[in-house]
Amino acid sequence: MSDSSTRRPAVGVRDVAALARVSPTTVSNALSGNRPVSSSTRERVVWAVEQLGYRPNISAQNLRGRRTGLIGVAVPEIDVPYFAELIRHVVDASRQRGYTVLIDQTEGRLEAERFVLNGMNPGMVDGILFSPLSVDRTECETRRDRTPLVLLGERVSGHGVDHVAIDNVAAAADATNHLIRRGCHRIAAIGYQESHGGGTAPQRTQGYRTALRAADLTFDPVLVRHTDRYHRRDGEQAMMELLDSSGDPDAVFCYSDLLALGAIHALHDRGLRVPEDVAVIGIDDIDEGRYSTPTLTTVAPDKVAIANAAVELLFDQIAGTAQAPRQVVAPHTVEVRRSA
Amino acid sequence: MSDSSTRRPAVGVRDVAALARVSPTTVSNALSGNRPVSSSTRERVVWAVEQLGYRPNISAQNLRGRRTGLIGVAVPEIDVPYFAELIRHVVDASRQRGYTVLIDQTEGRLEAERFVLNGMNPGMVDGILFSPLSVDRTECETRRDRTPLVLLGERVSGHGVDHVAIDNVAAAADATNHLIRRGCHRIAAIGYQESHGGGTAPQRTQGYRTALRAADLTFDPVLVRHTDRYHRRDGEQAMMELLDSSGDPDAVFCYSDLLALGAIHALHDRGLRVPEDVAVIGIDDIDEGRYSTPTLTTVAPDKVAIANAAVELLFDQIAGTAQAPRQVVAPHTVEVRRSA
DNA sequence: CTGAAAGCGCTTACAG
DNA sequence: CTGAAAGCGCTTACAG
Repeated sequence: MSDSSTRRPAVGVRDVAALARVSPTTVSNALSGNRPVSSSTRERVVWAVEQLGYRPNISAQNLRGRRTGLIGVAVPEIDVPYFAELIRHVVDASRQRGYTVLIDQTEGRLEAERFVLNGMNPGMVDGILFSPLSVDRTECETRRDRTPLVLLGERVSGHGVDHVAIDNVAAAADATNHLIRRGCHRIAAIGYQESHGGGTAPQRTQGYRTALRAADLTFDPVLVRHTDRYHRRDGEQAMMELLDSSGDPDAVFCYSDLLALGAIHALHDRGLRVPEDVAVIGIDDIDEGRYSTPTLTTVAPDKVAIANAAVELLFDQIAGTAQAPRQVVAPHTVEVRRSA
Repeated sequence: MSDSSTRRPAVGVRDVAALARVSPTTVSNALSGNRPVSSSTRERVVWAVEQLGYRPNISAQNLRGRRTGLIGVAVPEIDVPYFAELIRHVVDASRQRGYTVLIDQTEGRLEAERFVLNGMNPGMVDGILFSPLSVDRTECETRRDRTPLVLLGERVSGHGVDHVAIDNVAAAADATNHLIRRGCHRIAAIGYQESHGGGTAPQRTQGYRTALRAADLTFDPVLVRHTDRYHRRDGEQAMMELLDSSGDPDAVFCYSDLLALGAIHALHDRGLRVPEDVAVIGIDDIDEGRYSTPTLTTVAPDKVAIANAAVELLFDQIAGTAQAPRQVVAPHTVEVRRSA
């Protein structure tokens, strides 16, 4: 049996110091650049480091320096394309600042989200990017933990915590208006949810209703479908219900691309054409929608801008240069493709 | 300007010990259960912990205990659905063992992959799950770093490193045979790559050729298309080339679902029907394929089994109970849907 | 069952 | 520019 878990005695600063004939202090300074070191000394240190294959122990640096070089990203599900794409940009933005990303998947569970709000494990991360689902705004704002925190995709009207999101009311109105301009007048909405602490769904419903009203279209509750989640299967099921109801929609505004893709699946199943019989628009602009049949018209949040803004806010907090809680509104555009 | 970055003096074991009127040792033992503690003492400790809101510092535990509670997962791109879905299962399996997952995105860059092979930063993770792209097998096997490592999706014939994968030769043969049984005889392949250190592509090509030969179908190089990556756009482009060539395929075996979805997009663009004009099959069984139009026939690797096996191998290494390098072959099945 | 002491590997005042 | 000392917060032998 090979004992692959044996940690070899790990070469430390002391070994490097001994070989380079300097003190550990000087090794540290030479490597970090925190204090000036004569070039000849530095050379010997570097030589010794290479000689020994020395690499500093992160945990020790963390303990001493009170930073981990890690930021936590907590999302409900990492295999939801929108989150996967967003995380990718977060990882890129973080790496540029020498930070590594640690993933936490909450699945929207209250307990898991409270753990996040409490800064995860003490000293585990320097800051957290958090996309909440179950926890309400009040809870976000009254938390006791002081770990730097930035909320993602949350309502842009709170005041206790930094957050970045698109203008969800405007985004929903833009989507609905696109359908109206297309000539649709029985416009359904899929993804409705009761307000519970400032989620995005109520804002989207608001934008939808506002756009209908502005166009003198009547709001028909039969056309508004609740879904628990925003997955393909939820969109499929809601669309089925819609078709089985007396609603007779000629268009559907879905609160996520996944919902929209599920809805299209249901429409095809029933032998209906998209967009001829029913036009479909989503929100998220995930890559999948560029290749679906038909391609998906959608509201595109600027994910790179969201990731960059979120990381920047977080690093301002970490650096201690943060101003009062800020809210960033990232831009969005309507991507017109074939489905609407 | 609010100074949100101020770390409050952080309550430590000593504070808890003082309040509970015991030694730090006892606090540690009471909390960890490493040594017996009288129940009355434990109660006082627990009370003090709650009173003070004490939570142990992870970095200090790491430094002392030589474990981090973190496992690193390195994949080329986390927003590729197959990886996102796999990581989800890895996160689930890891959490069950009290471990958190740290994500590294290599984008297939050689430098980034070598960093992974070197155990990332010393002391940063207890083990690594790695899906390599650029680095070759030899390099995986001759690495000097001793951080526990398990390879994902790699050829199942190496001997130096633990790895888990499906039987790619058989999977490709199964896919091709499915098309043959459907009556196709001009079967194209998309995703071909030169062998560079034991990737999966050559194995899939081998399975494809084996199946053709067994059915007395001639192998036509025109029908085999190379792609650099396995994204939707690569599949789309390869399919276009195929249609512009003299190949005249009646079916396509794609080396990933994303390639297949891109190919279907191209076929629809050219006004061809799937599967009537050209049948399409992929590999990966991503959720997207259950809702695409038409739904995607695919070879489904058991992702849960892969994640569980990988995590188990890794923890055996971490625990030091690992046997000689092992290779796990995860099961796969053909999921017949509409596209083939 | 409990405690005093040492030390994980590093960096930061402090002194020169 | 360089070094000796202290200490980040914890847990593990060691002793009782």
